[in-house]
Amino acid sequence: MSRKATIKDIAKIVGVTPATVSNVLNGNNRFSEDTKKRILAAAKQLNYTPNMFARALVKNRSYTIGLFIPASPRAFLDPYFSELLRGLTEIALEHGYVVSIIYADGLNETVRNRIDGLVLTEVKVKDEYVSFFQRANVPFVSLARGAENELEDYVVSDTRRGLEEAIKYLARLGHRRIGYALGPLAYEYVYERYSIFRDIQRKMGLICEATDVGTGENSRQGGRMAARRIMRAASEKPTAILASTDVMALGVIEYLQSIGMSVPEDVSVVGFDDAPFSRYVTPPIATVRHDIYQLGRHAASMLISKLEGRDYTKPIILPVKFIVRGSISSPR
Amino acid sequence: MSRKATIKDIAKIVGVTPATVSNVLNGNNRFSEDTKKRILAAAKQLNYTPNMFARALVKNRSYTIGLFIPASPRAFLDPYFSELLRGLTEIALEHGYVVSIIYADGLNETVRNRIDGLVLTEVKVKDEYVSFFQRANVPFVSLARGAENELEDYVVSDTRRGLEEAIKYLARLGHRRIGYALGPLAYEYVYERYSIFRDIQRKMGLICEATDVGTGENSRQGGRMAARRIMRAASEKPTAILASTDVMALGVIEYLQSIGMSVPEDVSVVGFDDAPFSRYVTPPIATVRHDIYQLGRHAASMLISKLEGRDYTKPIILPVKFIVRGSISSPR
DNA sequence: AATATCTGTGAAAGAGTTTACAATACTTCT
DNA sequence: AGAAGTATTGTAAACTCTTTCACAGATATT
Repeated sequence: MSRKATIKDIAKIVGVTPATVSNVLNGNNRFSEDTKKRILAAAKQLNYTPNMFARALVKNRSYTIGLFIPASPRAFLDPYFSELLRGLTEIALEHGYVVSIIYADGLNETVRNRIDGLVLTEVKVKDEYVSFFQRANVPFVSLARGAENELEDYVVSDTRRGLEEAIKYLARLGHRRIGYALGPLAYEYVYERYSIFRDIQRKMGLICEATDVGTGENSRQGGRMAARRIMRAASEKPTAILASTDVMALGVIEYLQSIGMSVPEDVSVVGFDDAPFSRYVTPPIATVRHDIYQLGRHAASMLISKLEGRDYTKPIILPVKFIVRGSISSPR
Repeated sequence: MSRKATIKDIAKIVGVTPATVSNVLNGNNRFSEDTKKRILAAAKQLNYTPNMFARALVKNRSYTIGLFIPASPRAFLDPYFSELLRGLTEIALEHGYVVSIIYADGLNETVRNRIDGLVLTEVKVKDEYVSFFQRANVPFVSLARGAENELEDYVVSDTRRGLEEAIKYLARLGHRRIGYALGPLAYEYVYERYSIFRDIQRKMGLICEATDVGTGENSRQGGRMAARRIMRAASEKPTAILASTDVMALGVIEYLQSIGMSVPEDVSVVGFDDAPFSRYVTPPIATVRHDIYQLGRHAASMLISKLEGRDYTKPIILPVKFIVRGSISSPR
């Protein structure tokens, strides 16, 4: 129960000054082999671990990164945060960093000063927090392109590729009229998915009606509402509907079934995310799979490189995969 | 962009020593009203916030608490961690603390020294981590009773009450033979739910067959397997099945439906947790609802009280509620 | 003898907390 | 009135542990 060993203890044992110990322990090589060996041995013997508080004070670094979460959380059905955290934490720990959760409403100077940098998620198209962190000079990495804020350091999934695969697949099946169940457009991931969808649709010359509507809510309820509007509004009904997320796709399917239509016979449905439940529901939801865990790992890695002044490739765009499941088929 | 204000800056402006500033800022009352006012004013004017690194060094406290997560995560369908984190973080921030995620495989001395205390979840009946933290004198609060380890500081849901309500409800409907779909018994929450179930069953004189089996896996698959074994093993089939978790209940229902039985007409099914999906599936799952978010809030509160040497009530047992849904009815 | 090369040191810096003590003012008592 | 005691208000200096960098002394090279 004696107090923890410090570099002074090591210095005393070895017969050098703390400065020498510090230098050796930090990999400074300009000391005699003998000294180095004895210092390392003493450190091990005393079971020395550096006092991170002292180090933080002198280096003005906490070796803590934050996962910044705006007030509004994702749908609870979605294990997005669990996976993201796991990825972030794994890489962080490998580099001696720790991950803290920072909710927007708990962010103040006292908290901010204890964080070396942030990973931003749930970024909006025009995001006040992003601008704030830019102005405040807080190092961060974003999990969205943040076009409006001209970001460079971001990690995202290859949405375009995924949607291209999905839409081409549908087109090959014979679909021409494809609707879109929109989530909350303020969020960049929703906006990006949608605008890419429109872009691809246009380029492929697919009929494009006003069949893209939504309540702006990423939930089953939101999906149901969107589907209802789509099926009511369009003069020619779409034969397939893409949804912003799997959660919404679930709602879309529910609505369609509730009005006596069958999926995929009457309407094909495609989601995005490959949420865990997607393969289990009836019918299983075809979707664009991306890897949140890897997103987390790369984000942590990029942020730490940035913090430590190392070079890193940016941006990072991770591969996705279109997963064919029972919710799609040829149109009738 | 000038450097952050320190107590020295305040001291200079006010014309006192840093010691005085420190004392006043920490609520030490033995100074003249005038001095206090001027120090507070200067602090505000300079936009002073304490340097947590310096404070951490001198007080040997990081004002960080950890959520300790053993390697094996809960089923991903279960937003347990998101809710828990939210509760923990809210309270922590109110007290100037920050929450970090600590995965078991990333725990080492360097990390541990940066954490004032831990909240333990996914505790096992006989938990090596618990014993370790006890021996190492790490302050912690557990989200399970930890009977084997004789814990006192824990926050749990009133499992007994919830199961009593559930079983009495079933009994009133006329059920006598009730099976149990078991999850991984090594986990205390699984063990506790099961042993309380057995106890209540015995006390109520309900027929108790060898209809409690499981694969030891908390998943849909685990639920399916458990249901299959239950329906195959029992000489007299149960008319109702309780499951360790809603996730498993889902699997139980799937299996029953897959062999042509209908829920609840042929067999009633009851879950535990009130997971978000439970109300949406067909049939909606009757379940014992408990409040993970509140568990988190109380756990954080208890841990911080403990860290700061304040009194606190222990243990804390939070109320639960049996939610009646479509998955139960009178037996045929 | 002058210059390089090795090894290691000293001292400051980083920002706050803590405690014993000092200086002054005010009571109280005889 | 003078001595003694007590509040009141503030200070000085030590302490927490590590990092950093200009410098020093010793040895080796040319």
